[in-house]
Amino acid sequence: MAVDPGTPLRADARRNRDQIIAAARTMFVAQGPDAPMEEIARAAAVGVGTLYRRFPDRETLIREVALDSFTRAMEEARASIEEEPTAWDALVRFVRYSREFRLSIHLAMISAQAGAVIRDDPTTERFRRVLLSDLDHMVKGAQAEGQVRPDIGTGDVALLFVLLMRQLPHQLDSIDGAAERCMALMLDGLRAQPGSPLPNRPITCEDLLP
Amino acid sequence: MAVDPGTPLRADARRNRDQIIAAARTMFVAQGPDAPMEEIARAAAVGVGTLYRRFPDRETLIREVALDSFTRAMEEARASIEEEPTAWDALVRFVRYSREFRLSIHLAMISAQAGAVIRDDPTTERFRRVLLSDLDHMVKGAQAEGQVRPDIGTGDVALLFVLLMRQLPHQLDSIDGAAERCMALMLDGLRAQPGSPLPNRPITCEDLLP
Amino acid sequence: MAVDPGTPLRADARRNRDQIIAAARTMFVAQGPDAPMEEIARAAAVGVGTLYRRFPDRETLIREVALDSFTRAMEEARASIEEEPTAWDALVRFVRYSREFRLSIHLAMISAQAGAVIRDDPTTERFRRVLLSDLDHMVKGAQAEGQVRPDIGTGDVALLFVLLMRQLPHQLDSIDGAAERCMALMLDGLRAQPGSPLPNRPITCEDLLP
Amino acid sequence: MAVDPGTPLRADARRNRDQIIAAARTMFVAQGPDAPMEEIARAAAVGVGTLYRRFPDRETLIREVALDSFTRAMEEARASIEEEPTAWDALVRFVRYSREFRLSIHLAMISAQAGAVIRDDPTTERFRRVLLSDLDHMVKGAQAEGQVRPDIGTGDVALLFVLLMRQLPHQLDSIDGAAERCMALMLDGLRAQPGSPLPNRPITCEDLLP
DNA sequence: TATGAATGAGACTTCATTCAT
DNA sequence: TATGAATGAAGTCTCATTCAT
Repeated sequence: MAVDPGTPLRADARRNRDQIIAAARTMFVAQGPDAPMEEIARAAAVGVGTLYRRFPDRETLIREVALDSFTRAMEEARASIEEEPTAWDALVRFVRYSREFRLSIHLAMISAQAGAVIRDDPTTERFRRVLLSDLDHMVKGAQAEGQVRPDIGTGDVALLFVLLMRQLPHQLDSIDGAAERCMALMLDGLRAQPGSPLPNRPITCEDLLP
Repeated sequence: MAVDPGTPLRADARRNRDQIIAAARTMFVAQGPDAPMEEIARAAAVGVGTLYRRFPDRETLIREVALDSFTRAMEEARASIEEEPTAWDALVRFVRYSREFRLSIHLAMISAQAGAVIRDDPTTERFRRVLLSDLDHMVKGAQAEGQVRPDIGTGDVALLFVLLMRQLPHQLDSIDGAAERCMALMLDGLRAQPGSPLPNRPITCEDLLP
Repeated sequence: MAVDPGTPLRADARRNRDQIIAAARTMFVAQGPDAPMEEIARAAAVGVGTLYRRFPDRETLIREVALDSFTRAMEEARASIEEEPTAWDALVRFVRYSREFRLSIHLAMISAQAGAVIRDDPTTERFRRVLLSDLDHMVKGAQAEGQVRPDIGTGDVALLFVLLMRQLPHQLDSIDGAAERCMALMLDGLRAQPGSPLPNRPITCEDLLP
Repeated sequence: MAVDPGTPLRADARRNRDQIIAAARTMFVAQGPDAPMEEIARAAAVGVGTLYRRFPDRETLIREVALDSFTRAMEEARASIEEEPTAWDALVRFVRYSREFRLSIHLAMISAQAGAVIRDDPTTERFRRVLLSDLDHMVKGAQAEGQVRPDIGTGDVALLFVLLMRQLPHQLDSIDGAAERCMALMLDGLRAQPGSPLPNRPITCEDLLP
């Protein structure tokens, strides 16, 4: 948290904080992690000062946005696992959700620049582990169900994931259903049995958690 | 071109120009299209003044870098078509080449920011058409060969392409063969016969050329 | 006074006020007259709001701190005159006291920045006069006693005073007894009989009270 | 130096640099080490950009100003020693020069804030040593001549020095010859034979060079 | 023609002060 | 009344671009 997480925020401060996080996510998705702080403040309908009081610097803001997104993603991952009939269905639902919610920011944002900021935060790190573990559960489950080819690892899925999360150039993004088709094609790649031989060994969770 | 395209450049001027383009591509890939002009100049071992004499502003530089990359890509596409035994092989080779050459910059760079700059240039636009037409050739050919599923369009392939071109977060990019595996999985998605039903209609070349 | 000087403050308000003055003096000595209001508030263990309720702006706060210090100094001056056997002893005691109490703030603080603020306040002005008059008493007395050379004026002493009050660079201030030695050397300068001829005419109280 | 000291500056750049140093010294003396960079730039008749190109940040500027002053002081110290008939005369001349040249900045500026900046610079450190050694020469010489009392050390003189260098409150500084009288009184303190017993032991050069 | 110095607009951040709770 | 949140002006610094050498 930016300040003292112990004291619950005053109602209005809470509202501001949420608005800022939401505005920042939007700006980051649209303009990348260098989006002007002042514009973020304006989009959140607060003064710059307020933004800075809550998030002392850009890094903190990025971290908090990532944290927020991770939290939501974790919840959705859990819900997918619990509510869907098969692991494969859970995987598909989770992928779709992430795309819709533009989980992108914290994944895509792992762009050289913002990457270190996020990776160095212990809380985010913890969340990442939980998330990966849930994904692992889905992938292994779907492999057991025979829905996912055996020669891939959870890391491979995460990787495709990251690609899918990227903001598409506006021109392409505006084509109807483009993103959904990409997703479907990738999922078909994951199901291909037998697929073509893949180079190197499967990428696992461990590869992603140094 | 930045200055008079009619007059061929003197040898040293030519060398400067090439160094700048190369340095700019590298910087753009590494730091995005906002990389400081002065650093680009330094990387090219010229003064800022020289950089600006050749490319009056950032937009011009971006455009020229994109043009340069497109040109090379076009040549490689032609070569692939001519030298490979099947259309599918040509497609695979071209995808692989693009990835290696980080064709990314001008494709990925079509990121909100630099996008318009590139799209608005008539020469680049022309090159894009040629490139897409070559790609179309490969895809249709591969479909005729029975290597690519019939329910996809060239636009779908281009889209997967763009995703694949994106710079991966450093952490992931450093995993051995990660990019190759992604590419292979995507290609398997393209080959899946029968694949799962895809949403919406195929994305064609026309969808990408407004 | 900041608010209505007529109504005596409630006990807790009084305590707050004293804490703020004390905290402000400390901060001013340590950081200069630009010390952040919020830090002063924190050091006084009150909210900024409380600080501003009591002292509507920085100038007021500075004025009040100066006033407080002048008051104490005046009391000490009186006590010195009354309790010490000779005027010279009184002078020495007073100089020493001032130094210890870091009378500096309001004297040293008469630094370009905060100077005008203090000088423009009629109450402080009055206190200054009283203080100078007491000092005059001591100096003239000590001259009559033959302890202070005749060719100096009370203004000269005040001047040396101000110098002595300055906060020494930390490095020097931490040397054992450095300040005391300076004081002693200056006092010896005042006693030198015959001293070397001094340039210009003696500086008097009037010179300091325009 | 701020940039590469190896390459001599272009003539105009050199002029700018000198103007900036001079302007900065003046501003620092008048407003303290927090004087707005923009005002310094304006006073030097250059843009902020130029100021920052030459001195990447405030600390560097402070360091360079200090360095410049030390250099001049060292030269004057040498000249005093060589040209004056006695060590005492050299000492008096050097003290007077320093005052006039407002050697203050780097000495007085050793104000908590700017202090560390200066002390941490190895070149300045070296210059300080040379300067102190020259001062030591003068003091010891003047003691041998019987002009300075034996119970003081060079550090004591340096200390008085620092006090003397401080910017006096404007009101006092404008009194004719005030500074000169202070100086004379202090020098008389140094000459007092026998003076009053001084507390603690003499402060030496070593005390000032940790 | 090549260089790198100068400029100034704009982004980041801090804090004095006001105001809602 | 006390608190601390919000505001926005002011200062710091960076960099795209122009221009003198």
